[in-house]
Amino acid sequence: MSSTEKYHATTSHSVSKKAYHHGDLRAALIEATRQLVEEKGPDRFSVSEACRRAGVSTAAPYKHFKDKTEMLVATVLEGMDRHRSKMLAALDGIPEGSPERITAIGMEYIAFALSEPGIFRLKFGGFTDRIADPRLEEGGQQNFSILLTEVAKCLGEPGITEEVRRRGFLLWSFVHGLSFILHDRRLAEKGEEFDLHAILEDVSERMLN
Amino acid sequence: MSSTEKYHATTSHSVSKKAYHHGDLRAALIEATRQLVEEKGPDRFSVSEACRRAGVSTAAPYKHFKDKTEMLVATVLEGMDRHRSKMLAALDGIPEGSPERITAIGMEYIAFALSEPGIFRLKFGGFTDRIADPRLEEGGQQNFSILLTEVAKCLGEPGITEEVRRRGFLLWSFVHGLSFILHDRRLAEKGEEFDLHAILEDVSERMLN
DNA sequence: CTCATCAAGTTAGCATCTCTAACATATGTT
DNA sequence: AACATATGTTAGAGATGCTAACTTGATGAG
Repeated sequence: MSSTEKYHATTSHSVSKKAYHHGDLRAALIEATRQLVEEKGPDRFSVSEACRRAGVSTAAPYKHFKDKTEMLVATVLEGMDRHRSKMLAALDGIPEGSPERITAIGMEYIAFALSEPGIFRLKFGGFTDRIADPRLEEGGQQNFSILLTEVAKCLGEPGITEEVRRRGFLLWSFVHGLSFILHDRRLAEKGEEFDLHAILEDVSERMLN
Repeated sequence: MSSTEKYHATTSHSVSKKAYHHGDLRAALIEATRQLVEEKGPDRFSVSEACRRAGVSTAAPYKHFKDKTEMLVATVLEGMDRHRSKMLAALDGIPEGSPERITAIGMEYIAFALSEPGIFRLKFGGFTDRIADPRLEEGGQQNFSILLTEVAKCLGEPGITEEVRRRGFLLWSFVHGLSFILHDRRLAEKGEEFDLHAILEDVSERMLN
C-alpha cells in the first residue's frame, strides 16, 4: 500500500537527459522535504527550496500535493512508516512476553526522535491542529498498538484491555516526553552521564509493577 | 526586572487620539503575538498581522525586536513567567514535604500546556534549535527547579542531589509527554474518562518510590 | 523658552514565498 | 495517427520579513 506504487519508476537511467517528465517527482519531493525539514527545521522549510533541490519549477509540486501542508503530511507519513518498521525490527529475537521487548520499543522510539528530530517534531511538535489528517491519527494509532500488544503480553492480559491501555498510555507519555527533553537539552550527547537503557528498564518496571 | 519598565506608560487616556507614539508598543506587540500564536498556531503567526492588531505599520516592530524570532522569544519568556507564577501559586496552602505538592505542580504544568498550547509548543515544540536563547534555557531551568525543590523535600534529601535530579527528570519527562499527548489527542475533553489528578498521584508515587 | 538630539514612529521597496492560471509536452489508449 | 490525460513550464498576484530613508514628538541643556 505504499503511496508511491501508482507512480511508474520510468527513466531511471535518463536522469541526465533532462527529461520533461521527472519519473517520480512525488517521491523526490518527499525526500527533498525530509532532508530540508531536518536541515532547516520544520518551520523554516519552504516549498521553493524543495523544488530547487528536486530540479523542477516551483509550480510542479501542486500537481502532486494540494498545498504545502499536504506535502508535509506526506513526508511525515513516510517517516512514520519507517519508524514503525524500525520498532518492529527492534523486537526481533527478543522472547515473547519479555519486558525487554518494551524497553526495546522505547529505545527505538527515542532513537528515531533523536535521529530525525525534524520529522518527529513535525508530527508531534505543534502543527497538529492544522494537520488533523485522519491518516496521521491512524498511523499514530498503529504505532501505539505495537506497544500495547507488548504491554498486554507482559501483564498476562488476554488482549488490549482497559488496564493495558492505561499502562501503555503512561509508558508512552514518559518516553514521549523524554524524547523531547533529550533533544531539547542535547542530553543525548552527554551519553555517559546516564544509561538510557537502564532508565527505560527502571521506568517500565515501575509503571507495569 | 520587568522588561517593560523602561518604557514610560504615557498617554494612557489618549489611545483614541491616534498618537504618533504608541506608549508601550513593545508590550502591545507581545500581547498581539501571544493571541495570534494561540489563534493561528505557532507556525501560522505573522509579524504583519500582529502589527495590524496593534495598529502600527509593519516596520514598527523592528524598533523593538531584532527580527520575528526575537519577537517570539520575548512572547515565550512572558509566558514562562506566568507559568512559573501559577505553579508557585498552586503550592500555596499545601503543607511542606507533602507529595501533594508534586501533584499540584504537575497539574498546573498540564493546565498551562492545555490552556496556552500555542505558547507551550512554541517553547517546546520544534523551534528550539533556532531559539537557542540563553534566557529561555535559564527560564526553563528556573521552572524545573520548582519541581526539584519539592522532590528533594519529599525524598528527605538535604538538597538538589544527583538522586533528586534523576527522579525529578523522570517526573518531568512523564508530565511533559502527557501534556503533549493530552493536547494532541484532545483527551482533555473526554475528562470523565480518566482522572488526571489520580494519574499524577499514581505516577508520582511510582517514580518516587 | 528654544533648540538640538534621540527614540520611535512612518512610507517605500526588495527579495522571497505560496499558490493559481494558462500554456506545453509526454504518454498511452483506441 | 489522434485524442485525452498526466505532468511539466512560465508568468504573475498577493502576502510576508526586513531594510533604508524620512518624520515626528519627547526630553534635557543652555
